[in-house]
Amino acid sequence: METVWIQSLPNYVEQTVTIHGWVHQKRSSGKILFLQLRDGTGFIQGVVAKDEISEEMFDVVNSLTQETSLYVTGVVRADERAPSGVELSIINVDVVHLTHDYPITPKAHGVDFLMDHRHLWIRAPRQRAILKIRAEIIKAIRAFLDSHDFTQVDPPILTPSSCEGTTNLFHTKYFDEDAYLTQSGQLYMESAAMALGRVYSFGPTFRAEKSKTRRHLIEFWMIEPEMAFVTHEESIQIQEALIQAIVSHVLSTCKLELHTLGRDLTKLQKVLEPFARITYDEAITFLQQTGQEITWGEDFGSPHETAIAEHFDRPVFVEKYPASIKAFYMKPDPTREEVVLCADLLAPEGYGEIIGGSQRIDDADLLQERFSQHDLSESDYAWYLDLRRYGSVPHSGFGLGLERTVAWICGLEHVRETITFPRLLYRLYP
RNA sequence: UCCUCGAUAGCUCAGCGGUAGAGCAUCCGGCUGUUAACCGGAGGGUCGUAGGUUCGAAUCCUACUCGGGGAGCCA
Repeated sequence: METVWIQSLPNYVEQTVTIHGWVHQKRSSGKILFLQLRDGTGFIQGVVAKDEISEEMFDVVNSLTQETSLYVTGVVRADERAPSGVELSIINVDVVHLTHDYPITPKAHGVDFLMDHRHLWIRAPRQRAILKIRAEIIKAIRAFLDSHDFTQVDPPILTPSSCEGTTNLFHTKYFDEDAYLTQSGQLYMESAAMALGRVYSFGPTFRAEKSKTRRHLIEFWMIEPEMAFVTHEESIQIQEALIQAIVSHVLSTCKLELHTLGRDLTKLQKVLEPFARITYDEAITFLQQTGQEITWGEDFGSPHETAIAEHFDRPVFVEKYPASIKAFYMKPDPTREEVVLCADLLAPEGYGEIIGGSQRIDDADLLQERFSQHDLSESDYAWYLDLRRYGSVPHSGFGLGLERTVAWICGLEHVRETITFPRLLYRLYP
């Protein structure tokens, strides 16, 4: 008997096949039973009618419980009533493990309960769809970068000090020295770009901030491309192409999953180049005109970002922030020294900043000046300064937040569902 | 750290000063097309913890614990 994946069952109509999987749900109507079966690749309904099967086998099926693991053999039938177009007329069931009292019932549950059972929650159709889309997003990112002459480079996770010196880092010991979990691999990636031209890192990032919002995780994944001989403007064009490639890949490969999530596809179909652009100056004027209290020189808060993003139906770049509110390594605009060549990409529908990028300072003297302005120890950054002393070139890079991107594309309320086991404020279990 | 909301059955919640409730889940019975199936019945509780007010507290007050949403910070 051929064992097949549920997702390929439409190709086996009127054939007898075996599925290895679990009982997602059971419904009984007396002399006819319906099993919702899953195997990781999809869902299918199995049907057993009392007058079409032995009494013994009918009783076996009747005794099955939610999340029991089993081997099911049956005939694939085309049926208009089935969401996937096919059903399985069950011939035989071999129970692998009978489950008792599965905690997550088909009714409503609260977030805390579900998070405590995250190891089981991920079996749910909605969670499966999200994790599947996350994987396709990752695939699209890699495919895009790998085919655009980028080389993947892995920066360290244990670092001697802060990268940007702003947020709180997780502290640990490195034998007798102090060490911190990485907050960004960017500085290392700048070094790698001078060695390999165009590089990207793809790994976890840690922020010991007591952030407790739908947009924050303590541990999250970031893609950080860094490109030698690439200007701010060229970097923005690469970012646009990357985001568009991600969205179109998901639209073409994850139709069922997006449907499971109830995502409005028309919103995603609008994600086409060129994206909207607005300068920091224009954004300030816009916010002031819409009655928000903000003055030039202040950074945007979340409500400001949302107001800007909601003004556009596609992602929007906010460019050229004041140098005083941005990281020390950003290159000043040559035509206007008080702003830097940077851009944040705000996702539509209030999902916030998904990319932060800039052209980096390539002049050793200016960088040293920034070290003292930001009270950074020059000895800690000696190696970083070296990059400006030996064949310095104009270069740019950006960081793409994976979970925020997944939340936006999936249309989720919260980033905690975009990763298998989210690390949240006060939650380290399971 | 601050603001705000919450904690009652396995789960989701109602009850807001006078004998602890419902739906779902579980168990028993019924139903040949169910899609969070439906119908009938049964079992199931230290009302987050500790104090206080009161004849009487799940209900009012105080503190603490745990959690949700948000601010700041950022992806």
